[in-house]
Amino acid sequence: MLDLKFIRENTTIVKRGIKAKNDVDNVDAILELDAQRRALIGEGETLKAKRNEVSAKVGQMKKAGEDASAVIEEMNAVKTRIQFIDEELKTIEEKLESLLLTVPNIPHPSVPFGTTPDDNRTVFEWGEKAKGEFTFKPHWDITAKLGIIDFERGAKVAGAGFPFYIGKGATLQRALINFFLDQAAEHGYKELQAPIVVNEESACGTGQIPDKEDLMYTAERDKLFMIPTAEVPVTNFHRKETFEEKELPIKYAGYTPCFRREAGSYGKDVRGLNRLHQFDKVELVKFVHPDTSYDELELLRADAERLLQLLGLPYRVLLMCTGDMGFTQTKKYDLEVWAAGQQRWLEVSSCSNFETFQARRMNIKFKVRETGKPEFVHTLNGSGLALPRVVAAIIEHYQTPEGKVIVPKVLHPYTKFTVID
RNA sequence: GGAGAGGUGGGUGAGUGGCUUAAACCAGCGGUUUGCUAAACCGCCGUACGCUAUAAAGGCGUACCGAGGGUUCAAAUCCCUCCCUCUCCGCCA
Repeated sequence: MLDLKFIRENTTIVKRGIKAKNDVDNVDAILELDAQRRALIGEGETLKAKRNEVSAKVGQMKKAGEDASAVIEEMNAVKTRIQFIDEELKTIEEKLESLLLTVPNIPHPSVPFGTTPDDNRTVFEWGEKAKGEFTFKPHWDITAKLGIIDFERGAKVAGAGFPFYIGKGATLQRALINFFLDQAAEHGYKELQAPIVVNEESACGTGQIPDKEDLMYTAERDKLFMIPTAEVPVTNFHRKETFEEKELPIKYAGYTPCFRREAGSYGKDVRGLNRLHQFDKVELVKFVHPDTSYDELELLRADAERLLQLLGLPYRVLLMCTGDMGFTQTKKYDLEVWAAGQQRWLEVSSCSNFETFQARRMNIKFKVRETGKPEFVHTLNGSGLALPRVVAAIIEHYQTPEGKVIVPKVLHPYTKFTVID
């Protein structure tokens, strides 16, 4: 969320940002409630100051053996008024809080203005799309023939979008996870194994609730949410904590399964591995100094890109426009890998800067070295990478005319085999 | 899941209704002394919000002793609910 004071003092900027993101503008209502709130605080605190003063006097009088009943009587009226004000204030602050949660993060000036995915800007392309003297098949044909992924049995056991990975298919998954984690460790990310369920406060901290509850599976009885991404537990790892400035930047890599309900999706978008309810992902998370967060975003993007380069998979990088980048980000890159069999781009990573938006909700700060005063950190995260679509791209890119799949060289130490057949 | 004991500032830890402005010590920061280090001594040493003021600072007030309610003129202190930690029991990969 944004700082109320910031909204108060930079109303124009905030309103412009909301418009650019195509979100609902509640700023006027917020400012109105803020004015009411401050008036009540003023009156309430004056009365409380009086109460404190008189109460001290009552203590002295009683000790001196004097009769304090007149003063106590007078304070009863004050007490009633204070109770009334506190209740009013509570109502207003609840309203204010829920409205503040509807204000999106303000896009960075370097982000192109736009309303649809067509307005996203392709900023980089790498690699050559696979070519050959045969027709490249989509991965679901190949995995079926090789028997390495079983969607039907997955549907029987859990539901659509919960596949089984079998034999070399399962090993390939494990190889990719280890490869991604090793690469992250090599570039300074500390590995974190996180809970795959979180409580309400954590889900709110990273912005999944309120508003996006439908994204997540819940464990109703224990009020837990299945995580849609490791971003949630890993970022909340440091909720309500204050770092020393010299500790920054702090970098984590976490592998977890991710669970997404994906309500309402259909068609070819969800075919095969393109969209699953459960999938594996290595997530990269950073806590950084505000001065460096946009440099750190570029580094994060490079860390994610390197993985695709090492795997030899052609990809492109999109800078998301204001309207297509989501509620909590100020700037976001998407990495899309080329799926040779489907002849389309598949998103495999999303690298974002949240500035103080998440840090404020979670109260994550650092102490400024010179002054010793706490300030909010900037948080960033990016997939490094999401597995299913990478698997899809590997299978489609490295398929042979006979329907086998050549394993990329960097994975050989992990798979211990070079061909899937 | 059951029984018991706990949760106080960065840390240790005192405080069972008003004399608390949360003691004391440690750590940290600044200073004095000193050839250096150390010691000693002195001072500072939380966060949020509101009002006020400014070039920057500051000043006044309110709240915060695990969280949320309640009792009271007045709550770290009494009552209720919840969370967490520790010990023991049960269950368990």
